[in-house]
Amino acid sequence: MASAVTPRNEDYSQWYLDIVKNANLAQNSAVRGCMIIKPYGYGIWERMQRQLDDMFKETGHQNAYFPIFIPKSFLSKEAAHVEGFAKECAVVTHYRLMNDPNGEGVIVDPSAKLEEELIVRPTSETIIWNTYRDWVTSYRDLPLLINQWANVVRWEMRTRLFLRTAEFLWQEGHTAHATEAEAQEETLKMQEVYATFAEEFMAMPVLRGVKTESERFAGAVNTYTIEALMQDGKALQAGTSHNLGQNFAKAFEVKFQDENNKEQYVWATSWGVSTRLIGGLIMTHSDDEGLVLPPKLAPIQVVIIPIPKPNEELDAKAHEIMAELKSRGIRVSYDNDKKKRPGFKFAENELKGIPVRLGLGKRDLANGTIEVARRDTKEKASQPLEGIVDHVASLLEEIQQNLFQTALDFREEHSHTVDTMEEFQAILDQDIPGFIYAHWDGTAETEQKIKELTKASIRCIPNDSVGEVGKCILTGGASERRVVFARAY
RNA sequence: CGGGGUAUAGCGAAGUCCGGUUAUCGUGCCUGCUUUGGGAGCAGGAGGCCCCAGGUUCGAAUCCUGGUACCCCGACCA
Repeated sequence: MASAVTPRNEDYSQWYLDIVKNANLAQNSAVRGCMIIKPYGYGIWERMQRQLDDMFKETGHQNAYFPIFIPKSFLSKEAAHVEGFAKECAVVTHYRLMNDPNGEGVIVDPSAKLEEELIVRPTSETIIWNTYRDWVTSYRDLPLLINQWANVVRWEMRTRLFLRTAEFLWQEGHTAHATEAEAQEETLKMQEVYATFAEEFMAMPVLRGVKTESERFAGAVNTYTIEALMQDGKALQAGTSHNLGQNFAKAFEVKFQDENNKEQYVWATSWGVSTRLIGGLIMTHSDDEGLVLPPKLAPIQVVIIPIPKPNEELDAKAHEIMAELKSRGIRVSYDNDKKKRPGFKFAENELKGIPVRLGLGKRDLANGTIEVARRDTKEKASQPLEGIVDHVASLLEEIQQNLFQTALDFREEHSHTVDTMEEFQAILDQDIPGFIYAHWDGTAETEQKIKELTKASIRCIPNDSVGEVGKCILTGGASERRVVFARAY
């Protein structure tokens, strides 16, 4: 049933598709560019959601929900915003169907044309700021800290499961503040929440940085990003946090009276991560045997396999171990399928990325042992049943740590510092190019030119970058610090 | 939107150039028996609008015309 995946070094894109398909994460749908997230894939998303939601709550945010439809006129109120999204919007023009008078099937009822067409949200800034106008009148109403979990639609030309789809699931935070400084603080705070989530839960190291003007969110003053490096040496923008300044407040007339009875526009932020994170998770840890999941996000952390097949004795012991593991909060399942052989189950559970496998056979019952196999290193060892729960609990932590460390080492190995275009190109010509730290003269023209020449873009200007005077690799113009280039998803 | 390609069983393919019995193979699926500490073996079985519409022909998966969908490469993007 579970067929092997294409090796990574043979065809990385195909490997990715094989993982998504064979690990039962998602599939293409009847609707072009839209994906069906299958239960196992959705289980990972649910764990991400739960954790992020807790982190949002801890930082003072509340959830709310705004409509999927946005009046067309709203979108055009912020000039940069409409320019950024206009080319990829789905538009609702009618509200009724009718039977086709000269044939079978149904047609759009031409008499049911909407007076004002509705846009399917590509993001919700406009409808939210149109609402915030009514919610905010006094400095006492601020800050307004709202998040929503939703789907959005961006009509993409070329799609890839999880990484880029026409419809995707995400969360979008939208906050309003009394001062510029507060908005900036919020923007950075949420970038750090995302970075913490990526590193501690996804075990995916990220660079924290700010986008250049041309890579900025449409309508933002500044866009902060977390950038991860995938196994094929391409960068993935994994989350963004925007300081929107007063752009949307002005466009939607969102004003408040301050303590001095003076009327002011509010300061705004927005921030989001999406199901794209699942793509990042796959491309950070998985191998040629299949998916590799960090224990903190794995829907199932431990699987117990009876060897060679279930029987009363093995079932009883397995249930005893399961109960103990569960009482420690470990998510465990028992693979008691009688039709499949152990070897098949091993391969199948590896494909699904389950972090720890426990093999329990008659030999083990006799010896008071159990076979413990870890997914990340594929090591297996016989362990005494006595104290197995403690052993598994600490092994899960160790795996979580190891995945992060391995990914971090990989990123360090594939981060380069160069000073000339020749060196720059040489790095990009490698099989696994990675991040390139180089000087840039700060102009959009140079950035564009480099992108055209090399297909590498500026991923970010790292938050922690130290000032270092240098010369732009393309123009030789003055530069005050290195920026990070990479080919990107 | 430009350039190229593909469409046959759940999935992957052969057959199409050169029209001709009942459309073939692998895999998966169902049943039974034997197996079982790393993806089992044998036997039997089910499963098809050969993308859609029209045309040529005694006869079309195959030839012709028109459509649709999907994939790859560019431009655009979380």
